[in-house]
Amino acid sequence: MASDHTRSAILAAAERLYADRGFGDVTLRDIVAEANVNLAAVNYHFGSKDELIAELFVTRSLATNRERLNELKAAEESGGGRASIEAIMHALVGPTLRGCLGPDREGSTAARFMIRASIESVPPIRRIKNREVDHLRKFVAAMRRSLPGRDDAELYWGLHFALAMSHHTIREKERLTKLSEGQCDLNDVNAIVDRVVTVSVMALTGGEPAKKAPARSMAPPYGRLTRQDL
Amino acid sequence: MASDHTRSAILAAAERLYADRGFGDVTLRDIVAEANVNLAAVNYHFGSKDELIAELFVTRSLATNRERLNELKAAEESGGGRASIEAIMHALVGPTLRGCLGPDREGSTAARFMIRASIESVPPIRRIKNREVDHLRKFVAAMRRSLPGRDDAELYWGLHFALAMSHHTIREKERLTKLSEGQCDLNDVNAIVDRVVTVSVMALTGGEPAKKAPARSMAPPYGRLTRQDL
DNA sequence: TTGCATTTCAAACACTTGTATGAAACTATC
DNA sequence: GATAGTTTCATACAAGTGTTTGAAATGCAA
Repeated sequence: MASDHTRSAILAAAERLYADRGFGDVTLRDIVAEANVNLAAVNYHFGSKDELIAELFVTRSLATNRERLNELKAAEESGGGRASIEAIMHALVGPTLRGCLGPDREGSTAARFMIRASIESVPPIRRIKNREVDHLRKFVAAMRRSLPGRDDAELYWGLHFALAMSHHTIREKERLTKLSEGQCDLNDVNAIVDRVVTVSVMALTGGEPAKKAPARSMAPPYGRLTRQDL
Repeated sequence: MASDHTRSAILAAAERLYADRGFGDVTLRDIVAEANVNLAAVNYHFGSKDELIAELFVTRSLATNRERLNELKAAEESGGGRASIEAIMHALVGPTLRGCLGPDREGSTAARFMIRASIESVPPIRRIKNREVDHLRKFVAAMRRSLPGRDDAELYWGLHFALAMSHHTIREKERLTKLSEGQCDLNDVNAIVDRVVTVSVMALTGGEPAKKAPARSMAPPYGRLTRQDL
């Protein structure tokens, strides 16, 4: 087992390069050069390039999902088993938005990597994303408890739109800044979260003002993953 | 000039293959095999692979943008120079959604190609998308006329969210179907357009019901483009 | 130390990719 | 029908890719 030095060096270098230059532009040779390890080390430790990418993405996804569920759980507990729809939406979009737009993380490799993953959508990542359904179902369940009697389809649409606004903001933040000539402040993450939550709640309820809900978190270091982790 | 047979065969074959299998999976050799032309024909007629992709995307984009502006113009004229915000949003998201989700176009190559372009985001396409700002500004201008006195940033956010919901629905339609186990009907395009318009308008105005606005169109055939067309 | 498993390394492999070349085939004009 | 311009074609090129190999180095237990 040794010290895992090589393994972690590869992960760190790969995440940094992918974050900076995108998946299409970075080769294994770039990665091993950055990590100061041998080319064969990638295949030795990860099996293949795709599995390396998958591990990077799974690690970061798990962290986000964990944050989401923690925030959801906290909201449900403090609400006696039933969270407000605002709090649920906040738990859904908050972690992702904070992770990718947050000021403290502006230079964060993890954040920029996740943005890349969202923009470029390379095969191994797409495969993983397709397994995220189970995770989202937990939010649908919470929404059902929060808005009983509502048609399920409406809940799905609300969830879908919330993710739409959240992901599109991350993905197109540069373009929105350019289009608005800086008038849309992409640095005030809390304001963005509130905005997305407000619109999502309106989409679900047909138009009441939204409240607020707190939350915070940190990016975890890499650990070893078992396959099929997500 | 001859008959352009080879040129159009390449365009058609390329669009079909890209639509079916994505940009990452399709090589020039695949394309020329499908088109029954020689490998060198691509570089002869288009200069490079990227320029071929760009031409495909520009053609389809121009068509959509034209539809959007037509619908916007019609709405403004029938409103005496000032269209309702519902009509503006409808003009913005209607053509794209109809183009990519429409039932008559379900099997349409053009539609599937545009979905791919939205999902995979390959460099030549990204370059083109970055020039779309001018086009969107026309919608911002219309929105400003429709909602005078409103902060510009609010208008940009509203436009941004409208595009977010529209694009995300196209991009993730399979996932939404799967997540909702078919309860969200992705075949009823008009209902989807109305839904997106309604939420967009709520995002902009803070919650009034939305009206409707008509529109329709067809996919144009390919013509020769001058460079820098979009 | 000896022996065994893990890890590193340089080198090569096998393959695919987009692009370039130069001759051949074709087309239209005189 | 000869000529010039355009288009097609088979083929080769050059470069880059992820992956494999087998030996060398290293770490660890007895």
